[in-house]
Amino acid sequence: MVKIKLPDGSVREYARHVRPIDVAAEIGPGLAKATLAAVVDDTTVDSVTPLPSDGEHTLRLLTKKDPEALAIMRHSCAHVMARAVMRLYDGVQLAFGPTIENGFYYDFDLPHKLSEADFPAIEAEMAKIVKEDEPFERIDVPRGEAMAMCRELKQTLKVEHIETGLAEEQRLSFYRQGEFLDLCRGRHIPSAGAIGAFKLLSVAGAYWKGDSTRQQLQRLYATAFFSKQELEARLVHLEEAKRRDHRVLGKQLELFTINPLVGSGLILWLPKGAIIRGELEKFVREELLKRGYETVYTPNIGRVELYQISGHFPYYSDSQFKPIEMEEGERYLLKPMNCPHHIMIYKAKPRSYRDLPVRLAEFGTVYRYEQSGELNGMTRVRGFTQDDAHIFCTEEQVAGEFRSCIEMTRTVLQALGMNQYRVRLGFRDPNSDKYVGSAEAWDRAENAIVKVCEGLDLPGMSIERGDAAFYGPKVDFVVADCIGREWQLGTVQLDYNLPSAERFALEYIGSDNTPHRPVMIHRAPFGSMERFVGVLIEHFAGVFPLWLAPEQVRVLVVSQKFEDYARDLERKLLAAGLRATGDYRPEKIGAKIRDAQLQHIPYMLVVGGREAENGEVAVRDRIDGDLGAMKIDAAIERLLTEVREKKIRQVAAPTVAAAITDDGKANEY
RNA sequence: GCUGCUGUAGCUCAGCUGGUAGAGCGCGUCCUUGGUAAGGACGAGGUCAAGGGUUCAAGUCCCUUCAGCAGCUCCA
Repeated sequence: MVKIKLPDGSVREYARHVRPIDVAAEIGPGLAKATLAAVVDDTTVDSVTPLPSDGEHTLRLLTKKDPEALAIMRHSCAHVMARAVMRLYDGVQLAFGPTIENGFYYDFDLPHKLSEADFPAIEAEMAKIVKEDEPFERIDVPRGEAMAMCRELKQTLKVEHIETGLAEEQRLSFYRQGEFLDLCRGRHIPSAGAIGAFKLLSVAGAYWKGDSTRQQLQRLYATAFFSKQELEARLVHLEEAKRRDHRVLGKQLELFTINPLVGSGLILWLPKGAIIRGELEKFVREELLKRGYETVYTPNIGRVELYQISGHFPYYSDSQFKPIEMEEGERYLLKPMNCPHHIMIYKAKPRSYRDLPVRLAEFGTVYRYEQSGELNGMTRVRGFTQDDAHIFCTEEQVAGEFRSCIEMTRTVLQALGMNQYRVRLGFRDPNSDKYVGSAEAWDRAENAIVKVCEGLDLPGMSIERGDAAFYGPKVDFVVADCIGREWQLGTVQLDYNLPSAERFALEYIGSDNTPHRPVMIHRAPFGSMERFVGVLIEHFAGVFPLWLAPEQVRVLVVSQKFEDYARDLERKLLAAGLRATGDYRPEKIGAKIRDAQLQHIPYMLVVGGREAENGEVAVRDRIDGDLGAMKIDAAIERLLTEVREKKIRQVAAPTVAAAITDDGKANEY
C-alpha cells in the first residue's frame, strides 16, 4: 500500500504498482496526455517510472508549463539531434549531450566536418523523427552488460566513460528511441512528439572530457521550446543581444578600434571612448583619495629578475610577451603585473608599524600574451590598464582592509547601476602544484576571506577551488556580457606569499622594535579599464548616463538664420564644462533630432527664432522628449546637476541571463 | 593554442555554375532655411585582407599567412 500526495493536498492510495502516468490518467485523460515527467519526493523521474510500492510520497506531475519539463524536453531533443546526425553521417561516435542554459548541445566524433551548411539537412531529419513521435524507452542494466552494449554499438567514448567517469556505478541506464540507443541517465519525455520547435545554432570544437590533450570533438549547439513562438522570441532576443555587443557598438559609436598593424588584442581608444574611460578614472581617483590611497607611477617594463623573484616569469612564461634582450644578458619584460613595482616602492625606505597600512595606487598598464583564440573585443586583450592598488598592512589590519576593498568595489559598481554580478571566491586547489607558499599560509588567507565575506551579504557567492591566483586566494566580481559570457571585473586578492622571505622579504618595524612581515592585498575595483568599459557599453547598450556620455548636449539650430545665437549657446555650454557640439547643417530640424537620438546624445537644445528672442532654449531629452523652453542658465544648471549626481536614469534591460556553468557531468551521460 | 566558419567602399551587405565590381547608409558640392525621429539633385570613393598557385581569364577555384567570429582549453 502506497500513499501518494499531490500538490493540491489530495492523497491517493494504491495497492498495486502505479506510475506517474497512471495517476495522471486517473485524474483525467487530458492530464495524462500532457504529462511529460514527474517529481517524486524531490527526485525527477520519467512519467513511466514505477512509483514506490509502500510508504508516503509526494508526486508532482510535470507538464510543459513547468520549467523543469523544458530541460527534460531539450535533453530529449538532444537525443533526436544525435539520432539525426547518426542517420545522415557514418562513423559517428557519441560523447556527451547535456542541456545548458537556454538550450543544449551534443558532442560527436565523426569524419564528416559539420558546418552550418549541414544544419538544414539535420533539422529536416530531426523534424521527421519528431513527427514519427516514437517513445523514449528506458533500459536499466548491470554495468557489465552496459559495457557490452556500448562495445557492440562501437561507442568507444561511452565505453571509456563507463570505465572512468562511471567507475562507481553498479547499474547503468540506456534510452532507446527507434534504432537509436544511447547510454544516458535521463530523464526523458514520453515521446518525441512533445518537442515543439527547435533550431540548430552553431557548431564548434570541444575537447573530449574538457581536456585539451585529448581529441577534439564536434559540438552542435541547439535550442528547443514547446512552442514556435517561444523559439522565435528567443531568436529575436539573440539578435538584440548581438546589436548591443560592445564590438558592434564600439565601432558604431566610435569608442575604440583595433588595428591588425598595431597588433591584435591591443585597444586604440578613440576620442569618445577615451572620454568615458577618463570619467571613470576620475571617479576612481576621487574614491581613492577619500580612502587614504597614495598615487604612484611605475614604468612599463622591468628586469626579468624582478619577475623571477615574484614568480610571474616562471609561472606565466607562456602567456607573456618574450623578454627584451639587451647586451650582456640584460633582459626586460613588459610588465605583466604592477605588484612587483609597487613592492619596490614599499621597499624604498624602512617602514614602521605606524606607517601601515600603506596603500599604493596606480592606473598601471600591463601586457599579457593571451592565446589568439581568447581575444575578444575589449574584454580579453593583450594590453590593458588596471585600476590597481596594493595595500601593505599588518596581520591585524587584514580583515578591515580586505573588507573596505570589497566595499569600495561594491560602491563603484553600484554607482554605475551594475547590480547583476556574482561574487566568486577563488581558492587554491589542494591537488595542484601551481601555487606558491605553505599550505598554512593559504589556509590562513582563505579562512580570513571567508570570515570577511560571510559578513557582507555578497550576491551569488560561491567558493571555487582552483580559481586562486598563484600567490593567494581572491574574491572576484563576475558579470555576464550580452550573450551570457562571464567576465571577471573587480578583484580583491589576499597575499601572504610575495611579502615572504622566499620572495621579496618585506618588513616593517613593529612596536616591539623588531622586524615583522606585512601582508599584501591586491585589488582593482574595475579590474581593467578595457574590459570594464567593454562590459559597460553592453550594460548601457551604448546609451550612457549624462556624466559618462562622450557628447552630452547638442545644439540643434532650426534654421541657419539663428546660427550666431546657437554658436554663442554652444560656447556657453562648453564654458560651463559640458561636452557640447552644434549641428549647423542645412538640414531640417527633424533630421537633426533623428541623428542626435540615434547617436544617443542625452540632451538636445533646439534653438530658433522664438528662443533667440527670449534668451531661451527648447530642451529635448533623449528619454522624455520635448521638455519645452527654458532660460539658458536654467538649462545649463539642470544638466550640471545631473552630471554632478552621476544620475543613472536608464539601464538597458538584460538580454540574456548569465550562463550556468555546465560541464555535462551533472546532467546526463 | 585547437576545431569550424568568415574577410568585397568609412559602415551594413549583394555579387548564380570563373569572363575586368554593385546597393543602402555615411561622406562632399549645390539647391532648399525649415519647429521636435529621414527635404532634393549631383558627385567622389574599391590592389575584392595579404602573398603564392591553377586558368586564355580569379572577388569567385586551390595553398600559405594575417585578422575577425563561435566554441573548447587557458586566464597573474
